[in-house]
Amino acid sequence: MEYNFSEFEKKWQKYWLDNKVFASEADTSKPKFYCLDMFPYPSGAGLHVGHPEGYTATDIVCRYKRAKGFNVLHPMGWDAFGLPAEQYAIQTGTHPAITTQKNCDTFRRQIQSLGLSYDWDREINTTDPAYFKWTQWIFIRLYNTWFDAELQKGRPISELPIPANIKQQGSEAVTRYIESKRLAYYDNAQVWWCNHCKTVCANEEVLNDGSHEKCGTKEVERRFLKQWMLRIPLYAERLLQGLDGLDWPAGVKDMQRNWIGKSTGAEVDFEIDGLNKKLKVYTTRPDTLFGATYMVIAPEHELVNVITTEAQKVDVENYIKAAALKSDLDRTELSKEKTGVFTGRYAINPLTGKQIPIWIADYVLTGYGTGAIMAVPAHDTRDFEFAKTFNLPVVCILDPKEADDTLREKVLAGDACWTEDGAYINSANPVLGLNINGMSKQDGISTVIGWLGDRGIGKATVNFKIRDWLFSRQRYWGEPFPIIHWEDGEISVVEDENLPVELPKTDKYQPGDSGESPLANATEWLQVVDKIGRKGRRETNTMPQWAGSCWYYLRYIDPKNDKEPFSKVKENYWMPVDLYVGGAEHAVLHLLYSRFWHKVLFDLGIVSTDEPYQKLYNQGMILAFAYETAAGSKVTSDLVEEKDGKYFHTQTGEELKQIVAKMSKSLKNVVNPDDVVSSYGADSLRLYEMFMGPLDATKPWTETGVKGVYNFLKRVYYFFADTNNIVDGEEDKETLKALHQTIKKVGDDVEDMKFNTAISQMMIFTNHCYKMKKVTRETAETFAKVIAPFAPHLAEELWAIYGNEPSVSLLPWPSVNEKFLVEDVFAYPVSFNGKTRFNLELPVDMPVAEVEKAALAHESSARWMEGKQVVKVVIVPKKIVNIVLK
RNA sequence: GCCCGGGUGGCGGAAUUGGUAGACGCGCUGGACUCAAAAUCCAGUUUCAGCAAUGAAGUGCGGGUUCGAUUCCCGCCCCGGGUACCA
Repeated sequence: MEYNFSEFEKKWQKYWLDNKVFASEADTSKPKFYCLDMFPYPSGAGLHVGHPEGYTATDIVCRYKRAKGFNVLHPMGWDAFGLPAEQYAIQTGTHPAITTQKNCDTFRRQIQSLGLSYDWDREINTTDPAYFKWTQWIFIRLYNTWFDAELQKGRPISELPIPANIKQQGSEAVTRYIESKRLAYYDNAQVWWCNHCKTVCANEEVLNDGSHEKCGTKEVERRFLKQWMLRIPLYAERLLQGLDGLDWPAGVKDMQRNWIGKSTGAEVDFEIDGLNKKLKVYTTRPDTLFGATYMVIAPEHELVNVITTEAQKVDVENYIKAAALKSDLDRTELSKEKTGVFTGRYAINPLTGKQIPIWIADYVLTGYGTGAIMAVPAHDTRDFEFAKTFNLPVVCILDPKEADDTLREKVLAGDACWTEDGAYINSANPVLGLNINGMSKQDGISTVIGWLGDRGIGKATVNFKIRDWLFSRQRYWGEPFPIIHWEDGEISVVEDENLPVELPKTDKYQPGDSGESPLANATEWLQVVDKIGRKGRRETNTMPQWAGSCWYYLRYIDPKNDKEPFSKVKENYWMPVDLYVGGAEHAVLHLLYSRFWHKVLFDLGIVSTDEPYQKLYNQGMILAFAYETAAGSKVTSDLVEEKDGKYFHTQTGEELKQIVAKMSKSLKNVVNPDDVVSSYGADSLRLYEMFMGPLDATKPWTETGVKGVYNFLKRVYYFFADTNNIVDGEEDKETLKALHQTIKKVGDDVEDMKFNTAISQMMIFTNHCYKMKKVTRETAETFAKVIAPFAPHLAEELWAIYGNEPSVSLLPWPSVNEKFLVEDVFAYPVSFNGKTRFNLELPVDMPVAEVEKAALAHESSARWMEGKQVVKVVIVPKKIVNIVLK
């Protein structure tokens, strides 16, 4: 009676697949549960043990939810556009579609070997023209939508009101106006360019150490190129508000809020001395305007040339040239030293009437606010540093009452910067009738804004950090844009009925250095002529990898529909996604982009929910042990041997330190799921990944840990598959209690995604059964149902051994009978001054007064109370007895 | 710097409306079975002292609240992640 997992696991996987056991259809008579995994990029390396972690968790939830009567949608697919397949094509000439197909096949085989209950009829692939046809279709919807700020809603471009003054200027101006409102637009943009990948990348893909997220090299630089951009900032407020109603990890919500970066403040116009121009700044602290002693504009500010005086021209030009050569990275990383140059001109502080110098400095960013600031050096660290560097005046207007005397004096004298709250000083101008001295910060801000507003030189404003989303790449292996550029300059979208625009056949995948996509070489595909003979050129950029993953959860709902992206009726039934599980690395980008698209589709009436993902859960990373020498150099795992809990180098004998690190080829500590499945079985792999610790924790992989759960599964099999242990008749009372505790604990824990403790409860139950030596058939069958979501192959096998028809996976979850859980006695821990001394078993319904009597009268109490006085006795029924002595 | 997490035995980790710290598993120790080994089963296993009964200490560090703190409050230290001149 061997635990012959390899035999029966294959058998049941085949059974599930052949009988489409987990296929689901929209069925309004049942409650639905849409459970989604972040679909993988099918890399050539195959599945990693990190993948099955999230997949197993969702699989357990899905199997449990089915047993609880839900109609479960649980699909899987491939996010298969992307660079590696294309790099491989450049090196070998193999078409990316072929590589992709092969990788998908590997991934599918590996995933199926884990017994995951996906509905494989819904498998999708972002590179399939039948799929990306609809990605293009959605892009066209974005292109044809504008955002009505008043209604806070996207609307069809045909409904865009054209202002009279624009109309007067003629059709070209109208077109330009419309272009300026579309959610997708084509424009010259200063973009990050990766010399290694030969493509642009989004701001978000450039990490703050200056490396490109995709390839890891630091070969990124700034370039101006014609690019497709999406106006995601228009949805900033909606994206922010929407977070409130979502059941997401607080950290992810914080990161998104941070990324959106809402700030409230005011715009203020400053008169420029000697020019009939105003300089507009954005500030979050208009109440500190009295302390503004100079101004700074970004080197790219549009008024730089106008403002700069003849005398300063050379200096300014040199500075701007130098600033342009610096990447954003240099600008920020070398932030210790502030740089800048005087323009030679002054602005007028509207509250003090004083002339304040206008400087140019690259610590002011062109893309945020108005690209110009009023500097309040006394109360802003950056302004203070700059003022000290260039000897500019510092006027304190907030008396730091909380600071210690030395610091306070320095702040008041302008020798230190104070960024906390304080009491206004020097903040009145009787001539103007403005005085905020003595006011609270809140009143100060609103008073100044009110004053500025009355005079038409300022108003309250909201600003966001989030920028337009760079949405094109100069690569081959991505969705082509359904766009044609005509020779007369017009841009038009491909008609819906002509979608998809497929990728041209080519054998040149190498992108050009100039920012030309490989598609530009596909002459035949490239050239188009319309009905009236006008010549056009197809868009040669392709979409970024985010595109396909922005809406895949919608396609799963109706994956074979060739008339529309999905049926509205089905969408209405299945959406939103009830549980979405994936890695935290997608906390901002994928999840924000996807929410943005979804909101546009919602505004257009294409989807029925405002948000796509109701509950989000991030599984933690699975790491591995690695070894390093005292000097800190890494040693590959094959050169390490263990002796008495210590680790040594097999060749040098040097003692090594065990550390936890990411699995990597270079450390030779990568675990391949295929190996685990063949040595211990899929159920062991599933169970171990769930037993390692909380799902959201990062935790190291250990082989002995796998053996531990493998051992448990063997124990389950040996006991429950041995019909000698399975008897008829009445079940033992303790066993019934243990069983029902287990049903309850496992059910509750699955609902809470606490799989590790659910497994531990099943181990406790199994240990109990070993002690009892036998259980009834009913108990055994019930336990098979309980373990089924975790170890489905084993559960099916046991179910069959008991002579039942498959499948145990389709049976209802056993109900908890509370009557078996009732305790009639409780072992009170009796403590003296908080230290537990002994246990006292008493009936649970014993009145408090009698519990006290019993505790004090107990023989063991005497030695603790000897020579002391009982001050009081604390009794919490069914919890504790604490006797306080003096 | 700022924003999130997190620090519990030799190891992974349990336990928080404040109520027996260390569930469960690994490892280790001992025993049973065996000619022997593997496999399996049984028992023990926070540390220190003790033959033992038992006692003392103990959840990153220092204070505090409480009959009682891993859990709450104040002040620190360390680790992981995110973010960074956003005015």
